[in-house]
Parts: sequence; C-alpha cells; structure tokens
Amino acid sequence: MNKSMPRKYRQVTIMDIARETGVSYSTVSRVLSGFEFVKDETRQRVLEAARRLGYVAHAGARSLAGGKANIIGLLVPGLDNGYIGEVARGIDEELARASYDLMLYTTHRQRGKESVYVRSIANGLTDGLILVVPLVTDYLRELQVQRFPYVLVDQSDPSGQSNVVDATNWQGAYEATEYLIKLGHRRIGLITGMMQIASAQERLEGYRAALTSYNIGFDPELVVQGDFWEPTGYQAASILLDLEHPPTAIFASNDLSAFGAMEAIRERGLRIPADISIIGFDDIPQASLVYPKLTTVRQPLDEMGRVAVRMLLDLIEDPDQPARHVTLATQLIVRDSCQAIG
Amino acid sequence: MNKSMPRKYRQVTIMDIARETGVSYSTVSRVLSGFEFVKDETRQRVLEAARRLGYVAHAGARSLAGGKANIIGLLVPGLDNGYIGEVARGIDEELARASYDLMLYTTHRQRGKESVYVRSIANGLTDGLILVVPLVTDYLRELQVQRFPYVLVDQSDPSGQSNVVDATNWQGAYEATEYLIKLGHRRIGLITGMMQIASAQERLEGYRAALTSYNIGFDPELVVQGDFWEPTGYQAASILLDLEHPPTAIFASNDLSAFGAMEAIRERGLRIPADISIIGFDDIPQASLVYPKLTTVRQPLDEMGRVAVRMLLDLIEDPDQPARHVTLATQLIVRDSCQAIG
DNA sequence: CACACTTTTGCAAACGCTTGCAAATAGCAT
DNA sequence: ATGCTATTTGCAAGCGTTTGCAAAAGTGTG
Repeated sequence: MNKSMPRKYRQVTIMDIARETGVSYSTVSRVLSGFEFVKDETRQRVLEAARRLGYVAHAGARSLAGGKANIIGLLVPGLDNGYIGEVARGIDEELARASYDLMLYTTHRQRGKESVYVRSIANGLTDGLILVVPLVTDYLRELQVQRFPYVLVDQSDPSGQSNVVDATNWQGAYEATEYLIKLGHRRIGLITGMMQIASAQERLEGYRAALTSYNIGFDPELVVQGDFWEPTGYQAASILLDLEHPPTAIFASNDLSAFGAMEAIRERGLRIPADISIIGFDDIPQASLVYPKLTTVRQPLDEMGRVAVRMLLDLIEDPDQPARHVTLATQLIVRDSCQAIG
Repeated sequence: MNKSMPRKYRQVTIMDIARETGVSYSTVSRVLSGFEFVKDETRQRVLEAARRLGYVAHAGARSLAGGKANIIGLLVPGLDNGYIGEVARGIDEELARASYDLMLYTTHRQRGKESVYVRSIANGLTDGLILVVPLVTDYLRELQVQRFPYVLVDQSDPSGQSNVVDATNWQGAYEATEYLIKLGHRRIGLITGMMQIASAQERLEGYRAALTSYNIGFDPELVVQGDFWEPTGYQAASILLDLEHPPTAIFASNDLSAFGAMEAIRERGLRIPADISIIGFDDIPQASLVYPKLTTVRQPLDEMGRVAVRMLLDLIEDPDQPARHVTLATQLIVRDSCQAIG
C-alpha cells in the first residue's frame, strides 16, 4: 500500500535497552522475563532503562521464542447473560494482578468444528484457557492431547481429568427448596436447566432431596424442563400455572428463567409473592434490580473466576499437577419474592 | 522444570504444508495470507493440504513478521453493565465473520499510566483497537502518534481526528422528553450522566430543547447530576422526590440510573407509572426485565459494535483514510413505565 | 599465585511467518 | 528456435524473544 512510511511505529526492543545499558540483549531478556542469575546491580540498571524507554514486550515474539505470552484465553458462549459477565469480571481482576492479558473467544463461532477452533486457540498466543461453556466434552480431548493447561468453570468433566471450579449446586438447591418448604409450601414447581449440564442435574437432585427430607411426595408434573434462558422460563412457568393444581411456589434453576417465570406469573394477574413465591439461582446483578427483588441462591461468580485464574496460573507453572476440583459455597439470599403461605 | 517432554505440542507450520505439497514455504505463505499471484491449481493444493493437516496460523509469528495478527483489541471499563455487553456482542459477531479474534482490555487496570497501557496494547498483537471508554482523551494521543488504527464507540473526540460511531443522543433525549410532555407532564426531572462525557451533555441539551419547544420553563432544580450508575440514580431520584414540587416524570440519562430511580420511587410508596412516570436511555436487556417494563430510548448497541468493527477493518486496510463519524438512530421504545398525567 | 569452582554474561540459533528480490517458467510473437 | 514480457515460484533475511552452551569474571583455598 503506502510504503513511504513505516508500517508500524518503531517499537522499543530489548536491543535498545541492551544498547542503553551496555549489557547484552540476552541479559536484558533474562531480567525482563524470569529472574535467572543476574547481578543485582545489572538488573536494576536494565529495569530502570526499560522503564525510561517505555519498553513493552512483544507478546508474539515471546510466545514464538518459546516463552510465555502472558495471555490467557476465555471461552464463553456469549456475553449477554449477566452470569458470564460476573465470572469474567473476576477473571479479569485476578489476571490484572498477574499482568496477564485476556483473549475472549465465543463458541457461537464454530458450529460443529469446535476441535479446530480450540486448536487454534491453544495454538500460539494463549498460555492457558478457561472454559465457561456448557457441553464441554468435545473440546476436552483436543486440549488434553496437546497437554494444554485449561480449567473448567461451573462445568464438570465426567472423566475427572480436568481442573474445575464450581459451586455447591446440590446444596444450594436443597436449601432453596427447604426454605420454600419452611415457608409452608407443599406444591413447589421446578424449572430445570439444560439437563445435559451437570449443574442442572445437581440442582434437580437437591430439589428432590429436600422434598424427600420433608416427606413431600415428588410430583413429576411439577418439574418442567427449561434451558437456563428467560423465554423458556416463561413457557415453563406457564405450563406450571396451567396445571390443575398449580404450585404455590416455583424454584427456577437460574435467575434468568426466574425472570421469565415472573413475567408469566404477572401476566396471569397473580402477585409475587402474595399469590405465588419464586426463587432463583445464581444471583446475577439483575436479581436485585427486578421487582420484586428476587430471592435466590448466590453463586460467588466473580470468586469462581478468580479461583479459576489462580488454578490456571498454577497449572501453567507446573502442567503436571494432578487435576484439582474446587467447589465454592453457595448462599441463600433472601429478598422479596417469597412469602409464607397464607 | 520438566524438560523431558516438549514444552508445547508440535504445531503444524507452513513448512509442513510446503513439504506435503511440494511447493516452497513462501508460496504457502502467500496463499495462506493475502492472495498474491499464485497459480490457481497450486492454491487449491495448498489449501487442501492446510485443511487436511489442520493448520492454524501462529498469530504471534504473523504479527512479528510484519503481517496482520487478525486480532483486534477492545478497551472497556468493565463487563458489568449490560451496555457494554451488547456492544461487545455486536463486535464479536462482526469480527467472527472476518475471522478476527478479540483481545479484551479493561481500563481499571492502569490508574494513571494509561499511555503505557495503551502502548502495550497497540504494540504487538492487535491490528486495531476499539474503545468504548469514557474520558478517552488521555489514550488518544499515544494512539495517534503511533498511527495506530482505532475507533471510538459512543464517545467523541473533540479534535475530530478520530473515527467514531455513536447514536443520536440529542434527538433521542428530545423525543423522550417530548413524549413525556405529550403525556401531559410539565415538571420533568432529569438525571444526567457523567457530564464530562459528550453523550451526557447531548442528552441534557435534547431535554432542554424539548422543553423550550413546548414553552416549558427550564427549572435547574429539576436536573440533578448522575453518573450513569444505579446507586447515583437512586440518590438523584431521592433528591428530586424530596423537592417541594417534585416532578411528575423523570428522564434518566441511562437505564441503569433509571433502575436506581425506580427503586427510590418505590421506596417512597409511589407507584410507577400511576404516580410518577420514568423513562430511560439505552435499552439494555434488563430494561424489559424490570417491573414495570421500562420505557426507554433505544441505542442500537450491538449495531454500533458491528459498525465499529467494519470501520476499524477498513481503517486497517487503509490507515490513511480521513476520519469518519457514523451516527446511528435512536428509537423511542414505549413500554410500561410512563403514563399520561392524571 | 595457581586451581577449581561458582556466578554472570554473551553468542548464536531457533521460533513461524512475511516479503523484497531474483530466478524460473510460461506465453506469445517473431 | 529466439527474444521478450508476464506470471509464478523460491531463497534469504528479518521481525523480537528465549535459551543452551561456552566464555568471562569472581571467590575461595591451598
């Protein structure tokens, strides 16, 4: 195109620093990357020059040469659901402390060729990968054969080979249901999540367990399948409300579907919580924004992100660690959407 | 560490493809990057081999060698406000079509050393940058001296040197206010945004203009400064409601502060919209989730992201284009939070 | 002061790719 | 065939780093 001007602004390289300080570029490299054996005085001089010159490493060159790029990848389905946003926030914060950068990948890109996609992520720039994706199994093999560091968030790998951080789904669902029961509810509807996902199953189990504990019969009619999204929550709630004996309370497997359910409830002219109670799961930021404020089970989403980062960084340090599984505690957050039965 | 095993899974390189097809690596490179003059049959053979071998380019090497990395950077304050999420979605979608990847940067990282931060972004990997940041001026100089391609979203550069995409803020605010006026409201409160930001000012101007058009006096008491965040919206609304002659309607400069205002209103036992109307700006996804559903001015956030990407890609193609400024239309979305005055 | 270490430093090669330049090949008119 | 031009290809250098290996400086010891 236009070759009269430099394609790119001339970068400050380790060569420049070397020239400035009179040491060799390898020495500069050593102080700038890890800390090998270099005399303290030299190190200071180099560091000072680097700062003065405004040096910033070229991540590509680093990674090419076999070093770390200081970049990790985050693979998510999309940014549009609050849930991911919170996790991402935690990730970003923790990454910042370690001076890592973030590459964001979304799954909707590939449609059936995930392994190529994942390969392209693992290849090259990123030092590790955090996956916050449902239905993760397809990706995993590729990652494992490459021995590429990754951690799963809120997802479980049946093979147990993966590092994962999740929350006490069973427990949380148990508590939510128990809370409803203690408020006097006996007919409690459940809107499930995508049942292929472990957390959805665990929440269903928790719900059943609570019923059992309190000697309430399990009525299949009262559980309708959802998919963690709002529209389906709406439909699911509609089904529940149209039952001959509709529930007096609904437990939605996540907040988004609870919102959908609230809408369906209101449309029928019912009041929340006077006529029907509703409880969600996740505690995304919107939960306290809706009216009435949603009672829900809080997952420490940002903390999950932070923990994931720490695990990943550890893993990058030492790829041969045995896989860890960290489970963070959920917590019942009582707000305004539930009420003792009249 | 452990040097007995390869640090990284051996990658498929252009050399492998060259070997496979019997052409030289430069030829392979040529077909794989741009399309220089290469015989069609050769191109096909190379492409086929690349696919078969599962080749994926090493972005770092590319960028190092002076080519494009096919990565663009996105600089945002954070992911936690719905607004950004929508823009990011548009960006991601459009990027996907062009096979670009996304690096995500957040501003909270730097505190006072933004120029180094920006340099480190511009340096190396990314081919261009999209900024969705308030108070952008600090960054701009660095970017400009580097002649680094960037575009501003929903932000304006007073110098007019920048490519920017935004929305009709003045117009939108005018229409929102006019809508309230036509509903019979005469005392209309305004919760502003951060006034250092152009869009906040434009919205204020639009509000004033509408009042003027309808011969309603501007009462300074009725405009209170906000910052686009929910808590401040709450406070601002409180001030408004405590006025001797409180407004009968409130125009919040964005949805988030409208949510805060709604909370304040409800806390005082007032009903929306029966006792007081409220209108927002942005139409983030939550707007239709809250109760009552928020009437608001829609910014086509995802489209703004998409347009920004297209502009940026153009700009990367030809950095010497004159700066463009694209303004997308806003649209009044009538929902349930406004009502004609009693 | 020589000797054997130990700590620091420097050189060179390599990482995967792009690209200027020159060489090879093809196409076509003589 | 012979030249000439237009199209295609290959070679080599270089992008900014890291790192193995060897050389250079220090440190102690006898």
